[in-house]
Amino acid sequence: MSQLQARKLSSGTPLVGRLRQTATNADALVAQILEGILSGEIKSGDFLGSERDISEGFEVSRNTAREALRSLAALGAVEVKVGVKGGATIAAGDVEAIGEALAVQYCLSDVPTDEVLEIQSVLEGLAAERAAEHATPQDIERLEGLLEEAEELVGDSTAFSNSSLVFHAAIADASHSQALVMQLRSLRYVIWPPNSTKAQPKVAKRVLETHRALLEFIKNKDAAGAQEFMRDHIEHIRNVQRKNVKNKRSEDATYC
Amino acid sequence: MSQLQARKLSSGTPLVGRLRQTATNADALVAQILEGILSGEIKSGDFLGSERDISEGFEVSRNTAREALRSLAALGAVEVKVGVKGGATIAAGDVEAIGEALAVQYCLSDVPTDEVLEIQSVLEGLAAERAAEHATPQDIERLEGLLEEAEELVGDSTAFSNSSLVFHAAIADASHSQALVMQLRSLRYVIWPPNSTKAQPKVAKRVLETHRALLEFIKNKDAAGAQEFMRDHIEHIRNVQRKNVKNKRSEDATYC
DNA sequence: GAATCGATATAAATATAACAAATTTATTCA
DNA sequence: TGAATAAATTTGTTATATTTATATCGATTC
Repeated sequence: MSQLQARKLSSGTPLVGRLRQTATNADALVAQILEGILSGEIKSGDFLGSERDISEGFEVSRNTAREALRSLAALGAVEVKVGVKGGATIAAGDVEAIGEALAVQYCLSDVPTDEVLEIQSVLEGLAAERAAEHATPQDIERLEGLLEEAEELVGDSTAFSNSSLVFHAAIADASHSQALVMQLRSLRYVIWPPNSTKAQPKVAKRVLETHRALLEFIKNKDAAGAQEFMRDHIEHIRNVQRKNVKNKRSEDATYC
Repeated sequence: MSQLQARKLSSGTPLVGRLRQTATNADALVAQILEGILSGEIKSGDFLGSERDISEGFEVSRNTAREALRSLAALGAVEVKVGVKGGATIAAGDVEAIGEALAVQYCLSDVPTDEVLEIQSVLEGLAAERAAEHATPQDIERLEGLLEEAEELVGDSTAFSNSSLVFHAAIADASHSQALVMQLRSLRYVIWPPNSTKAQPKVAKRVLETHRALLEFIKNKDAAGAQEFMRDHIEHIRNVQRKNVKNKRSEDATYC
């Protein structure tokens, strides 16, 4: 299947599947393509055609087709190229892209940070466990490099915080589980929002020690130990966070 | 902040934050509003104005403003109403909405089902644990009702499969953790795609027994037991799935 | 006085047209 | 052969008009 089959959208011809009752033509088009992706009918790399092709195929204006494509692009479902041989193709999955979308939802939903940290705890624990089992020498090398780098940054709280973030992400990478990387990526923005307050040097030193100990577990291939240690690490963060919320001060964050 | 502050987008006036170098005006507008949401500057319920307001405020055409709004709507960030007092408002977070977006990414990324089931295992385990601790009498009642309902459906594999899906979701609900509900919702489509093959009656009966036992743990407020039992439940599914993949047959699924 | 019906204004949804900008392909000339 | 150029295609953007959906206000009716 390399060319999307068009179906008339007007009221006369009922949609075959009609799973969703959409208000607008553009939404119907989006729903139809998403359905195709979720059912496996449409795969990454399939060419949808140019805006004109789509608008003619579905018998809508180019404007409506454009809006549908923008919606799909926002979801990371299609990629659009301009020029000759341009047009819309079904995108390859982007593990990074979806994180922001989920982060927005978390922001708007007022999900308690405590709940997120609880999930973070089990998922990062799993990541540490798998990292201990599957980390390659290159992974270890990278993690060691990040710790050395972090050592230099103890004074610069912003830089240290970012570095810690990368360290945690690197452990997820070392687990060699795409699903874990994706899931943790989606939580990242919630815990470490761009403008959160940063750790003080004293705290930074303790965090650095913790990360060092964690890496030792992974180097020793002690999966159970790595998991437990990581969980404790996150639970500690969670407790501090809880205390901060209780005292109604959001400064003095000890993330990472 | 109830009215979005417009910033000129043309090349002459640089964006203040300019975190993202966006190709199109519509993307710039989207990025700016998302940034506002992530930074807490814009909150749920804030009114962005009508399409015309936005197009004039940002000095773009109404069409471009529309495209930006459609992108934001696709992410579940805004809601658009027509008519008098219509226009775009920042949406309340929708725990349901984001699931599909993540599911699409999982589909397009070819993330191994085994990896997803591993995550499912720890998250559903956590959900069962929290459900055992926090389930209300109403939650229990609902779960019991679902099991009774499922009993009638052992013969109808499709209906039974759907019912099982709802049972698992209901346990997540009973955990009273929005974050868990959201995260599990995002995995749902991956494990139970709409057109997956369904459990045979014999398997369905065994699944039903398992669910009954699980509910007992929850009713007895045995958190640790519920967690372990749920993990085993998912791990069992995972093993069957693994065996099926090995034998290259995707029918005979024993999900739920 | 309250409820219903209708006119009106607002705003999105859609369609069409036109032009600009980008990008690939084909052509031409050195 | 190879580089510059022209042409064709397709998105990006704007403009305008028409249709449809919704709320508000007022008049009519019970």
